[in-house]
Amino acid sequence: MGAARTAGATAGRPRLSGSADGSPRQEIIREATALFIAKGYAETTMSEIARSAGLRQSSVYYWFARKEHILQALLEENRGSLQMAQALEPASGPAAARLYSVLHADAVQLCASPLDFYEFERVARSQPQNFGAFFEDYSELHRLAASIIRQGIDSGELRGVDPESAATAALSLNEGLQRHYRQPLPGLRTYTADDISTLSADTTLASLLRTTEALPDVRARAAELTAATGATDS
Amino acid sequence: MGAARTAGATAGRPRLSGSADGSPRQEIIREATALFIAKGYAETTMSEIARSAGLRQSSVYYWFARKEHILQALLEENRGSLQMAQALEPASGPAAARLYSVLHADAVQLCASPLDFYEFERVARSQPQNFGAFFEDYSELHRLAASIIRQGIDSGELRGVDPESAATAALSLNEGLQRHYRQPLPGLRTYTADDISTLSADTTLASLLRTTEALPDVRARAAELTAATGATDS
DNA sequence: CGCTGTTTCGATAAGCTATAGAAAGTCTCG
DNA sequence: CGAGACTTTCTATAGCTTATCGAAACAGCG
Repeated sequence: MGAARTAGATAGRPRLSGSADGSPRQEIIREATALFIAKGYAETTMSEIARSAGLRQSSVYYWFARKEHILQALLEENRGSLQMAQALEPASGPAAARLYSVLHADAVQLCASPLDFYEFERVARSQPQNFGAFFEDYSELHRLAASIIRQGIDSGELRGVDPESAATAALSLNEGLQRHYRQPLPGLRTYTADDISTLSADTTLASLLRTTEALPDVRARAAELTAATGATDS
Repeated sequence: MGAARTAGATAGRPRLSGSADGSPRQEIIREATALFIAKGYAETTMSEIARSAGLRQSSVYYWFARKEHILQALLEENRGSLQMAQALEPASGPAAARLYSVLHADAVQLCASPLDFYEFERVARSQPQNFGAFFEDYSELHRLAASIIRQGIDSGELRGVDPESAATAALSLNEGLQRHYRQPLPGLRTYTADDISTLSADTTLASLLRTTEALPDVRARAAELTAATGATDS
């Protein structure tokens, strides 16, 4: 029941394979991330993570009592998708460009994340008590997107659709498309992360704009917003 | 190396728990399907399937040498998504309505399928040699959708987008949305299969149509096509 | 030098997929 | 009607996984 488990460099029984460079916890997360990227979460075993980090299989459980806790720690380091939405939802200016920015940023993050969105979701669903933050983040992003869409409808920029359904469709498109970036299906073209993000935001905005002639303008204004918001926060 | 393994009613060692009703193979598929629907593929064990079908765990391996083979058999019984696309791609008439029909039918099938699309894909990817049909079907559906989109662009109904990317986005939206039907995220609204299918087809067509005012008309014509094509084939 | 706290190890339980070989029937043919 | 072949199910077990338990090996401190 020790409360340490944070830095830990010299204390404790020495490892069979030399000693650790830095914090074992961070080292495990780093090695696990690399393996998750290469093979996916389900296909990566605790033995492999242990071997990469230089310990025995059971020793990993001293730092993470369950395999999902590694994923959870990894998730907490990868925040920041919401920031753009939280910054832009209450902002002034055309709603269409703000929505484009939010959707594009979300797609970029989904593609850059070490883990497939659906793999995250699968684990989160099996351990709802530990992954409450995941679901809260998601529903807040959904709420913010719906709010921006509602603003756009009120201002006349966007068609009179149901904002909630439209937000669901927009996020679903991001999630569905990130898959084609991560795991290109045989026989189909491959896409870069930027291809995917632009395709997704373009498609959603084209489906919502009253006239698609406004799309190039929206895209240009969104690029400005992204640059401005990304610069101030990071 | 017996070549039987098809009907098999009375031969062989009797089961501990009474005898089978019909073909053991079919019975296993049926029970497994119910379990897959209830718990998903990965969370269903061979022991559970065996118990439901009235045999011991290892006896299932007489009929299916690997767990994935049950899924494969299940997939082969669930064909028929392509039929609409194959019927409508070479058809005459407005491309927009044909595309709407195809996308709507695909979404309905994804929602009605016993297994989540992504779970199928995950298993198919791990056994590419056994699931070649899955990838072939997918890329043919993609090809047909892109072709219809191209026809729509040529005829002036649709905007001048890249047909391949647009088809990828359209199918991705279907796949992403079916997830929200199967596994509603906590805190978000739930949708019926028809909500999802209409939302998906509406969104894609709205993003592609030159003017969204044509959408109600496209939807109406698509309903006619769906009724006609579905009736002749089934 | 012994005591306490920290970290790692080895051994092992329980559950999973899959295999091997014996067992228990039916079927066929002389 | 009886011997052998064939079909189907069984028991037992190997090898993998996640996770737990208690002992072992070190540092620091009085």
